[in-house]
Amino acid sequence: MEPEKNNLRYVPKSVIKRLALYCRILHRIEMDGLTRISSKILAQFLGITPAQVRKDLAYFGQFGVPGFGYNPHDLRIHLKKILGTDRIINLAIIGVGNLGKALLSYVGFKTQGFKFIAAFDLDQRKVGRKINELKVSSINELEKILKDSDVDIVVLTVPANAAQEVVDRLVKCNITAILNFAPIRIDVPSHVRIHSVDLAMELERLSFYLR
Amino acid sequence: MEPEKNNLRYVPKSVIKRLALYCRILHRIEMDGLTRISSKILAQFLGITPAQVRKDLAYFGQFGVPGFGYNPHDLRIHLKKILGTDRIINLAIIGVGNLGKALLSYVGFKTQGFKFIAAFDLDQRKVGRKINELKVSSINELEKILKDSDVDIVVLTVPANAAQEVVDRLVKCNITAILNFAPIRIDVPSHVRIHSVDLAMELERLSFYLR
DNA sequence: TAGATTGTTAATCGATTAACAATC
DNA sequence: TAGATTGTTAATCGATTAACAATC
Repeated sequence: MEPEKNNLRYVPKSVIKRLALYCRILHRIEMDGLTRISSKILAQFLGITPAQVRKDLAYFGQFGVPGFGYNPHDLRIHLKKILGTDRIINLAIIGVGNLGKALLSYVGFKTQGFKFIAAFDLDQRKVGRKINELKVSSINELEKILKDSDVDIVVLTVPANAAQEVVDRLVKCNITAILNFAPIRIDVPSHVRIHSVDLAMELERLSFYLR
Repeated sequence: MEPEKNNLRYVPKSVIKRLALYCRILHRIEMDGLTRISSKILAQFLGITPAQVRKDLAYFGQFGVPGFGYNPHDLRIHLKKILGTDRIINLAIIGVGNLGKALLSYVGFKTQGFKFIAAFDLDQRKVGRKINELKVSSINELEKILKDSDVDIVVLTVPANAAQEVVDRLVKCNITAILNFAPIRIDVPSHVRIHSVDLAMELERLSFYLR
């Protein structure tokens, strides 16, 4: 038996990663008008084994029909509920430099149900300017604004040397999920989730394989 | 004994990932003026075990002195050589939208030794414009320009529906390493490395942990 | 019913960690 | 020399895959 079956926090991280992938594929299958899909075909789309698809889903319940397969639409809805993306997720962004601005207008976030509701920067020249309908606030107002808002996830696009300090403030504001683009390891209490995307490091890893 | 010890391609991906991390930490340690570092301390910085640090390094040789530890500078130089980042790595970018522009001016790439030497876009209004000293070329000239250039890695920031087609062309141009930001699975021949950064998916995974 | 595919258990595989002889 | 820390082997842990009874 799986340990802690009913506690979603103990689902392996690799499974969560694939969950979002399943949603994508299922959406495409739905668009194609198909009304059934087997673990075998689903696995083919992802380049994994059918057993893994079924095992991943088993962490959360039984969604298929033996001898038949899965209903793409129903399964996707289930998975979205499990991921928590069956509603609009509110974002705040801190650091409105080039990357920050690009993310603020990234359509992929919007189509996946994410919405920026606050943006902050240290630079007073940027404060008050609007980017994609959203007014940039001063970082001085971070606590005041976050307190009254429903921010679910904070996107962090500040320079590396500012990141830890900002995160400490976010933690005090009861933010529990952070997507960090600063190329530095950040300490957070165990109840806070921080995922880091290190763009330069992705390139370094690719370099290794250049013949 | 490790299988294929002398063939770097068989080093686990997780080890390569940490290699770049080690470089970062070692650089900081060097800046702090330290001339020795143990696997224990190095591990602490990364939140892993000392055994893992030593095992990772063992894939590539012996870099330490028993009873003493490692020389931060020497180890970092070794690791950079292994990663292939001991020289300037040339990049091309395809798709000069918001994200593309942000990456073109991302200082993190420059400081880590990456250099954009070509940029392409489909939109004729963008062609000829300069971004960060670099002239945007028409995607029509992709083959012509890549043929005469020393591009090591291509950064792909085109819409999802254009990604596969562009990659097919890149493969024909003998590009073997791609960093893809389009949120779609892309097929490549086995000799081509493609790493995908799916920004929306990072947020979806975080959503899961929101209480 | 026969055929197909699920959900789940057991086997396998790979990666991490512990332990320790070698050695500076 | 005594103390410290490496490099490496063996043990452990966790995740993936194979197999198959259950069942539509």
